[in-house]
Amino acid sequence: MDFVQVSEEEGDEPIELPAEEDGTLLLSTLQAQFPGSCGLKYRNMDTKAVRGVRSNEGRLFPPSVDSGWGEYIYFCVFPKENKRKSDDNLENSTAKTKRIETRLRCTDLIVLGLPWKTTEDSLREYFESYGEVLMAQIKKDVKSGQSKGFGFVRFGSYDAQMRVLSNRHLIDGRWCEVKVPNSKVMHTHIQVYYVIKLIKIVLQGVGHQVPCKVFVGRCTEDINSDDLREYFSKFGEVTDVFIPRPFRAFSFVTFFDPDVAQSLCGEDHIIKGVSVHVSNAAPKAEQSRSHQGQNYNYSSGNSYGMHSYHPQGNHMTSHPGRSGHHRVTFQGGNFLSWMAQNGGHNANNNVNYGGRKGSNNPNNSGPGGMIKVDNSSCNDQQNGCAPGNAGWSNQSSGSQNSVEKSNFL
DNA sequence: GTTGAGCGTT
Repeated sequence: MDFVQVSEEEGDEPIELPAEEDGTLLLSTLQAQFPGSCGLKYRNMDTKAVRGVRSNEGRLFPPSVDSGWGEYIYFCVFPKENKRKSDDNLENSTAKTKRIETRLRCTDLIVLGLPWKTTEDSLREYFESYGEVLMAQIKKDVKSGQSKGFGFVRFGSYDAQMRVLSNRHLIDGRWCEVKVPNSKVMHTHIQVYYVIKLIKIVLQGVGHQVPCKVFVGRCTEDINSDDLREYFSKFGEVTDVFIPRPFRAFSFVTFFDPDVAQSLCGEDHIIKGVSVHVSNAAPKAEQSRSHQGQNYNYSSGNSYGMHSYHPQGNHMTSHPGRSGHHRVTFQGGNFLSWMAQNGGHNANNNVNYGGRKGSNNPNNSGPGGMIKVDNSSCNDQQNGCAPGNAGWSNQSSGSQNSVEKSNFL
């Protein structure tokens, strides 16, 4: 058997990884020792340049057909983080995973304590001294049109946003407060990445595909289906747009590629000067609480039922099924509310998502790798992690949802 | 016509 010498970084002590019979090295073999890695490179002796190793469908190929991996010491390639050149280029980015992983960018900011007389124009005018203002809006009473005394503003650069957040603001004669809105706290958090992963685990676990449809909130009547289609087409092919009538301030956009849909979830987008919010097209927790099981119709035309309803709230549990596999149950059906209730953390460590460093578990890699759900420490009733509860209602398939090694993205 | 802590959408 051929071994390949690999170190995490150039100059580090290498370890030997076994190659396959055909001479290739499995990416999974590499990732077992170097969680989060996505490829290999090596220093070419002649040119002194670093060369990349060919990679295809989970296999890494030796540089030479004849001499195989040779005596080179290879070092790992990890996904680049925060590679985006500037916040302003966000909308042009086509790298889906980058969109998910890089969340250090502008969000809508709430402006509290505005004078009643302040208009969207004067609000914009005030904040333009800090930088480009992409959106400025005042929340008003729908009937009277009177300002509610607060609004939202969105900047074009993260610098401007930071300056605004660290200053006091005298707007139209009144001291106002500018903050990141409550509902944004979670969305600015990197763990949205893992929420998406969890959604995928569950959906894949029951044999259904990841939803292609997203919910678009905060729409105005001015935004029609053509506007939505045109705007969202830059992220991927839009297969359907649905705007409920009569007007209800939201709509649904369906993409051909579910990954595109998921990559947009949690984001704010400005369409015709209006900040809309994209989120998972899941029904609200209250509406999904049914012993009959709830049908979730996604673009695939498939639907699945969830029951195992617990009146205490929405919880996720993980517990053993037959043949030693683990099953993930989400009680109540709304992941985002569950994450919100848990403050974005998994209280029981029953879902492990270690980074690429400091993880000793070969089944447990960081972003871009695999995620392991384990019930070994899952016995905390208070946090909703109760072993031995009923699981999915997917009785016909009888399948266990093995999520020990689930690949994503 | 008033007011002064909050938090935009299923």
